[in-house]
Amino acid sequence: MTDLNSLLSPFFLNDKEIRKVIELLFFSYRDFTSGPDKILEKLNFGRAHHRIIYFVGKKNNITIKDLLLVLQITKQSLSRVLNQLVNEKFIIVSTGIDKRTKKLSLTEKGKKLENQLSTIQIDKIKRVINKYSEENINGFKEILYDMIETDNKKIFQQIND
Amino acid sequence: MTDLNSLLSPFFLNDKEIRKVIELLFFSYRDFTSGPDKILEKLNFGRAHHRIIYFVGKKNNITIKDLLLVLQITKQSLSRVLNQLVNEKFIIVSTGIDKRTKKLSLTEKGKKLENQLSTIQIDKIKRVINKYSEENINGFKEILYDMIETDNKKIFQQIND
DNA sequence: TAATTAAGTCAATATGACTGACCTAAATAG
DNA sequence: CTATTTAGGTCAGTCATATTGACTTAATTA
Repeated sequence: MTDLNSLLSPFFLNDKEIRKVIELLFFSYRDFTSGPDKILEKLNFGRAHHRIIYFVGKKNNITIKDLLLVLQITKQSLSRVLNQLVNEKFIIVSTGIDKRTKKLSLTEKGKKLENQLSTIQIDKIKRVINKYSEENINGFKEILYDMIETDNKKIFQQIND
Repeated sequence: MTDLNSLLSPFFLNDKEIRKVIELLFFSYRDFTSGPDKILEKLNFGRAHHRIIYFVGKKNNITIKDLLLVLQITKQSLSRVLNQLVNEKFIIVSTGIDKRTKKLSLTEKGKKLENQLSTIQIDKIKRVINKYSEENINGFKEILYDMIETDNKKIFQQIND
């Protein structure tokens, strides 16, 4: 079955080549997160803290509800990590017009950390994609985008509106 | 600073666009692993089990040492998960020519699960990249490859020798 | 023979996630 | 204006994945 598919599929679409893509995703994603991880470790923070800082930085005054929508974790999970960030003054909380809601934003300290973490990843991506054509880079982004599930595509669009 | 960079950089290289790439990687990777996760959950397994099954399937008769090299976790971490897979007969262990080493391979039961899990991810990738040119797909793979750290590039090559 | 290597184990700990139950306060719908 | 829904919080218990550190055994190699 696999043999027949290999014969019928173009080289870049046979199972063996597709498996390489699985591995490339695994290896590249791991190395992509390892840079920030080292800085976070010194602050006794983890990847969860990074994600919160990233998305609060991205969407200033984001509510808890919307942050949960992006992160797709439970509020109990968010709670511990977010409270640490608030207690240590990386994030500041204010009340929304709808007084049930809370708005999260980065403090100066938080912005500084956000910048430090993002710079590592931004520089890495820049270094890599510099070598490629606009055509290739757009293809890269489009393929990644297509790999996102429909509902999450909407969330991606929302945070980039 | 960022403003100036934005003006000087081509559109696809400015920080705002690079941040989208960060998000695309986050969202796509999460959705990429979510399919197998659902199947693993029924077996009371996690992503760690998946990775072991994947790489043992990829490199038949891999030793513990080499598996640790690929996974980059401690042997104590590997131990618990691997023992579960061995106890539940997804993986079989034999002794190497060097009698200090152990060789891991998938049982029929293990191959079946490996296939079930990989098929989800292979099909997803196929569905997505079908729409793209060979040029774009090769670009996609090359960019991912370039994002891997030097030492890990070697490991990627080793498992694909 | 001594040193190194491969593998395993015991113990303690951290992080990030979960479910379930329950609460308060504010907004909104009937 | 009451009833319901929504946003957020909290307590308790659990699980999965990972860590460090210390130590052991057996086999290989220098």
